[in-house]
Amino acid sequence: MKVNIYDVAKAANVSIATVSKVINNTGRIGEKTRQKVLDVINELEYKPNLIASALMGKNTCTIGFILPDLANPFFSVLARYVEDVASSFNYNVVICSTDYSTEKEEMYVSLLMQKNVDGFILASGFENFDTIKKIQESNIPIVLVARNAPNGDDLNLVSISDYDAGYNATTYLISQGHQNISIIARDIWSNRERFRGYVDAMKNNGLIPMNEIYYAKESTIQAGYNSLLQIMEESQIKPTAIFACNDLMAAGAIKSCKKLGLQVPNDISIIGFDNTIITEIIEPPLTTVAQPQKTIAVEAVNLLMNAINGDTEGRKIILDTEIIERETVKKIKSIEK
Amino acid sequence: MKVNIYDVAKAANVSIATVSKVINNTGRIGEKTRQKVLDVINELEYKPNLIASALMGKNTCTIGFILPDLANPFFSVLARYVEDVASSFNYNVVICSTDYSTEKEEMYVSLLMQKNVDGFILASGFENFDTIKKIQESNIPIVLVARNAPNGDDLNLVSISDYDAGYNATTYLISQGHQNISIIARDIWSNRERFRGYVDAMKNNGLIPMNEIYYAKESTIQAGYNSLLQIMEESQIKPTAIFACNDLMAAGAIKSCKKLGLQVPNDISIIGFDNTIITEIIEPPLTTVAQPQKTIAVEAVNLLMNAINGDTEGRKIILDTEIIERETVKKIKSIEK
DNA sequence: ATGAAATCTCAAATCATTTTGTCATAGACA
DNA sequence: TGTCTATGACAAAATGATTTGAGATTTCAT
Repeated sequence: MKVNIYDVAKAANVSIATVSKVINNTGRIGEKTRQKVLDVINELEYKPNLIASALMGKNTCTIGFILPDLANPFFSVLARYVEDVASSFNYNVVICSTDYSTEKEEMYVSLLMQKNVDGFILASGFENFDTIKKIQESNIPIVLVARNAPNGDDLNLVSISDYDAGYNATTYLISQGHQNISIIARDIWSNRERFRGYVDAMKNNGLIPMNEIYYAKESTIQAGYNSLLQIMEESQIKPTAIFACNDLMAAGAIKSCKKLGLQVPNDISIIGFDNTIITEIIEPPLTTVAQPQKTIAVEAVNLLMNAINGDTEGRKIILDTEIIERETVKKIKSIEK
Repeated sequence: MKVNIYDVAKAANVSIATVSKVINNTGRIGEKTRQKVLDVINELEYKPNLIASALMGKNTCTIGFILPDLANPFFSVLARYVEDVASSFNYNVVICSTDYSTEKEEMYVSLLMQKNVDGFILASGFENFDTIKKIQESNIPIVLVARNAPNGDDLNLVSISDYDAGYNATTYLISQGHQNISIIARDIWSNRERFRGYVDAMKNNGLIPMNEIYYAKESTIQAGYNSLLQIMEESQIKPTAIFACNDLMAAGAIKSCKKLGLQVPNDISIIGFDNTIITEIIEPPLTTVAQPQKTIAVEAVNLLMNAINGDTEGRKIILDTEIIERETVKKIKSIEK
């Protein structure tokens, strides 16, 4: 049925070793045999079986991309970029959504390791570091994305500084005259860091952080909606500005503002995070903290390819974020000290 | 380094054949040896190399999902569902975005075939049917999604009836009193069908289709934006309603309405397609034609799994769409006949 | 105790490739 | 003409699993 290297060898009157060599451009091959083999390959439309080739220790030309949720616009466009860059290296990417579940992380990693993927891009939480360790022990290259390395490990990493981004977003709100600022965050690494930045920015400006709670249970519109409701209910002093740790939650917050009869940005300002497509669609257009998604993808895949090709040095690339001013944050005069 | 079946066999004092049997639960194995082998497997943390196993003709437990654009919310959530269902069968999915390019389609399919994927879910255009034929010739199962089969082929298929959906959407607008209805579509299969439905619905109601042009060059917000501008510029009689063939384009159309000073739905009504997250976020909330994404994913993967397990019959599953009424379509009294 | 039958285990072949060390051929030179 | 050296091609081993037919062991009845 399917033509294999033996068929080619037979048709070209050479041995399979010779065929293998012309395919891989290795060793010494006479020009005439080389040409003959190539002709036969074309004629028979021979395509090497990559499974067999992988079994011999060659690359599978497949990487695993483990992320929290492909349905989240931030990750889906990131995935698209990753896919494009990987494809330019002739690589495929298998995408796995974990919902931040450590069990799923473990299970997907384990399965992909059995399938001999050449490397991993990890954008999920991986609070259980054992899973990462297991990959490292097998000497499979890793690039961490949108997450920081816990220790001074030799891990590759491409990320923003979530702490700085949180600090800057908060400082920005303060610079617009806001003093009562609340945060909608979730108990995951990136949000914790942004939260830290928020707290420090508040304190450094002589303000007290309004909450210390991770209101959001998920990174969804619904979670943002609920969180804002809860904040408004629980707070003695009502916030004039909300820092939502992603655009989805910001959208939810805006929704519940509407429900509460609060006008954005006149009654309450909101800043999001990620600069997803949502920001352009929502009304009013959402001010947000932009991550350089394309650059993240490019750097991550490049790092991974280098690692796959033997570069063992762990590199950390920290990229800058940028506040994109749209229409959900209003400059106010502070009313009370 | 890595422990293989020989290591297990040696440690358990049995042959590799025995080990293989206990792993796969085939043949007859004595309970005592069986237990001993299992113990050793646990102790050594042995995981079978799926590459080797695939080389022997076993499944790779990987499917290829070829779609137009992972960054498009419709496809990213579809992909997420597909991934989840596939994962419940212990399958991974490698996702490939084609941008409707037949070259990319061909290239991805070819590459994945070399990697022995067990099956394909095809949601891209595949205007060049040769690519699909090539897969069929290799007896690799296929499920077509969001696309119809051209001939009475024995292909598996899960889809909506785009013609009916287009017909119904248009009829709905007409039922709301609209007579001057324009369509924003793109020259791809699904949109052509919806366009056909639009044309027939207009004619059957004694109305004349306002345009016969595929205004949109892409399925993006920008394309929707441009299309509406163009429609308004070119039309003698201005439409009171727009049927946009996806939510993204509908969002773009709404955007340009705002720019033109047109109020939605008071000055102009808009209906979208897909019922993506966009519909909830945009202001006003978008009336749209909903596709049962989750069901599509479930049925598609199930069909594929059946096919992988030997069911050769080509089944066609056509699912119903539903018009979700939100706030972008206004009931009007027809002013002129 | 012996034979047949049932149960279990194993050696060897197979899958499609890569790779290494060996061998054959051709050309160059004496 | 005979020897030496490149050059290029090949045979065989290896990768890590599955599978089959044959052989070994146990069980049971006679």
